[in-house]
Amino acid sequence: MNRRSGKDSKEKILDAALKVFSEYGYKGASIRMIANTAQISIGGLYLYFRNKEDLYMTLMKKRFKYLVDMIREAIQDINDPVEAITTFIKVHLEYVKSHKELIITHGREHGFTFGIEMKRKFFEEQRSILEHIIHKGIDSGSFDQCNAQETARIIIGTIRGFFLSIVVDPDNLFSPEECSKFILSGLLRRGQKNGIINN
Amino acid sequence: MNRRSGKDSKEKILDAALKVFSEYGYKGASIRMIANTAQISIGGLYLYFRNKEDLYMTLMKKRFKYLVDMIREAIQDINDPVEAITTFIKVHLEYVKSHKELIITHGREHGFTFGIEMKRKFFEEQRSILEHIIHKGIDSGSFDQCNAQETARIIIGTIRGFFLSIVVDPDNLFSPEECSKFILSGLLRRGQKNGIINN
Amino acid sequence: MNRRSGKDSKEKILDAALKVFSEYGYKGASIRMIANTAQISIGGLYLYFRNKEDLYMTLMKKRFKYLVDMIREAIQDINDPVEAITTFIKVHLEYVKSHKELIITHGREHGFTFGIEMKRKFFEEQRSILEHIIHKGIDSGSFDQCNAQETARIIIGTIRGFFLSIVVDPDNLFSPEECSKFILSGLLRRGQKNGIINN
Amino acid sequence: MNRRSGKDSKEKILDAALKVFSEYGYKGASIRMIANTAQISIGGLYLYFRNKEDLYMTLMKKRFKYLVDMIREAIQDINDPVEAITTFIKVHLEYVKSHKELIITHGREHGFTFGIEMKRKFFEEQRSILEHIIHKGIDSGSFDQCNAQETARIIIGTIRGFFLSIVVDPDNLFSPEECSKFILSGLLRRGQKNGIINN
DNA sequence: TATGAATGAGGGTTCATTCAT
DNA sequence: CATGAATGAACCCTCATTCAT
Repeated sequence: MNRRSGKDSKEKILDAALKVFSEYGYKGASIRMIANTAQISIGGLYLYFRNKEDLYMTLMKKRFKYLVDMIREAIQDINDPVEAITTFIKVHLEYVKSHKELIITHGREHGFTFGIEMKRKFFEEQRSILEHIIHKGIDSGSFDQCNAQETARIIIGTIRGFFLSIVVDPDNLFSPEECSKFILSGLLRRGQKNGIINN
Repeated sequence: MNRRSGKDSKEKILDAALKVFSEYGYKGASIRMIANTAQISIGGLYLYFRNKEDLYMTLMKKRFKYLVDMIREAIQDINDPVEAITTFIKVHLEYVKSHKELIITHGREHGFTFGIEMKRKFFEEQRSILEHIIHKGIDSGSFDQCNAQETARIIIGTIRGFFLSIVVDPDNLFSPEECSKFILSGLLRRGQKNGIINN
Repeated sequence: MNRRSGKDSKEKILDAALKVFSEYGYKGASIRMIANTAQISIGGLYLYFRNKEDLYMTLMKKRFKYLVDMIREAIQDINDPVEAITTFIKVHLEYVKSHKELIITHGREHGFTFGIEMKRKFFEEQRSILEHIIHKGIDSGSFDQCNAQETARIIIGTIRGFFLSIVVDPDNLFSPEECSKFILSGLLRRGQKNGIINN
Repeated sequence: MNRRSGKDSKEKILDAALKVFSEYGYKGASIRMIANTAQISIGGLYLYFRNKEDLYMTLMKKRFKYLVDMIREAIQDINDPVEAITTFIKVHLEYVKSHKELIITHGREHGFTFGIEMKRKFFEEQRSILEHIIHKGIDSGSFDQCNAQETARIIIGTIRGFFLSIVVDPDNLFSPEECSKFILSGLLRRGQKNGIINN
């Protein structure tokens, strides 16, 4: 019997779950696989999670929270909105590069209703952070006047396109820098654009 | 016993498969569900497809071909590159709206190795069509000088972002028109886009 | 693949289920055991029964119906109420002797709520048959005036005692004849009793 | 850590086991439930009982002994055999009413071989007490001459019928008084029972 | 061609039991 | 004495696939 603290076991299981769910999707991943990967027994896994869905939800919540925290922390001391947006994008892209697919996994399966509330909350937070930056950019004169909400949606959509490209067609990825530039080109005031686009 | 010609049965099965796979994903869909939907026996289904994977692959191939054909047909008589791009985008978005997640389903599950060759072929074709338009746009002077390949990748990425947004967060979708405008704003020559990007 | 008609398989499974449930109780019996006993695969069993509970319920319904039918048939041409009661008791005791425990199994497990409706229906039918006989006996003057309902309950209770004794303590069984005599001694009019009790 | 003397813990576990086994049956009760109910850890429970079966057996032994002791105590000072029988029945019925189905649980499950020796011993004691009363009744002239052993079996059978009725069909119970009367009607001498049975 | 009964590996989950602490 | 994390066999059930008809 391999003794660990409860915290350690839970952590190990979540790590394993991340790996296995990422590789095989929700339905494709089996509890046995996750338990094996976590080097714990099947029964042991159920000490920490009520069932497969609970494990998955806990994992997603944790990943979402981690990403949101990372974003908040990364931009908290940045005053320049251009830099803030760039950072916002960079953190997302870096995150998705290291955890490839989990976010996307979450979109499909279960006929779309699985964990919808949690997702909604995450997206709202993500969008609200972004809108806040855009408003600041408009107020400070860095960005053109625009509908902040619609703009936030487009930016997030573009980031999602990068996500999906990584998952689906990683051989034909455009660079993160290009992605940032592309997004900023629609935001910056005419005067400022030259410096960014024509680097 | 409902006799049909071989062609009819195969067609019916593929239609059913499209419906069921779209709704439940690859793992979530069962052969029984598909057979029932197609009003054929389980054994009957296996007369036309070696196994589940074969059915899925055949379906995807067909759908990809359908989309590519639709695109080719839609733009074949269009000479204006701007209109061609707009159409290219519109066809994609319309397609994804009616078949929501097949594309994404295809990205996930099976550890990403499932049907990779077929996918690669589709993306290549998709990109080559787009690059062709862009080249024509540059040659005709409608578009700025740019790396057509990289640009095509970005555009497809943006379309993918729209795809993913539909699936994952349909309550916060930006409009297709905005999507087109957003994409075109990076392509059009200064004069044509109200000086938004003046590099 | 061992081909049988659907009817045969279902019958075979029910026979096996009777055996296994009787021997191990509801919880103690496993689907595997039943499938093995029925010489069918596990999946095969599920072609005929939605789940374990369905199998159990179907079995119980069938056994109850079988017993009620047997009783009705056995007494339908009997006009003498004394003989009818004796037959009623005899059929019950013979039934329980050949199918020992199923009836009792049904009493426990699941916190008492399992299949309660079906049981109630059976008991009601059983009691109503008995009350009918008693009424006829009173009307014809064979039995003493008595509360037919209460008397039916007592008689059924006594039969149940025999049931339980078979299951729980088969080494110390009283004879079925004694059981009949015991029951009848409370029903017969004084004048008739001597012949029965002092044989 | 709730320290208790060894005696206390064992007692508490047995109390919990009685409750849980009564409610869910042997298979339906889990060690965890019992441990929780007893407010002891699972490991703690295993300090006092080798395994589930041991716990169950110990419990049954205890309950059987408790019932036998109760009966002995209740009738020890009673000289009138009629009253003794009435008390014998009353104590049984009261006991079964508060511990509903433990007795029956014990009959079912494990293919009837579970704890057979213990059961035999209990039934023998139960019967011997009853036979003793009957013999005294016959000797004192209160009861008719009869086969005391067979009569004891029938009486116990009738009590069992009451037991089973409580468990299986509590809505249609005959009254305990009726039960006593019914049993006594077969025992009492002509003169005492209003001439109901005049053999 | 077409059927659908049959198979059995594998899915998620439970639970009696052990043992390091 | 006491704890509870850990184990793994066994549970019920599903489903891709086969094959006698």
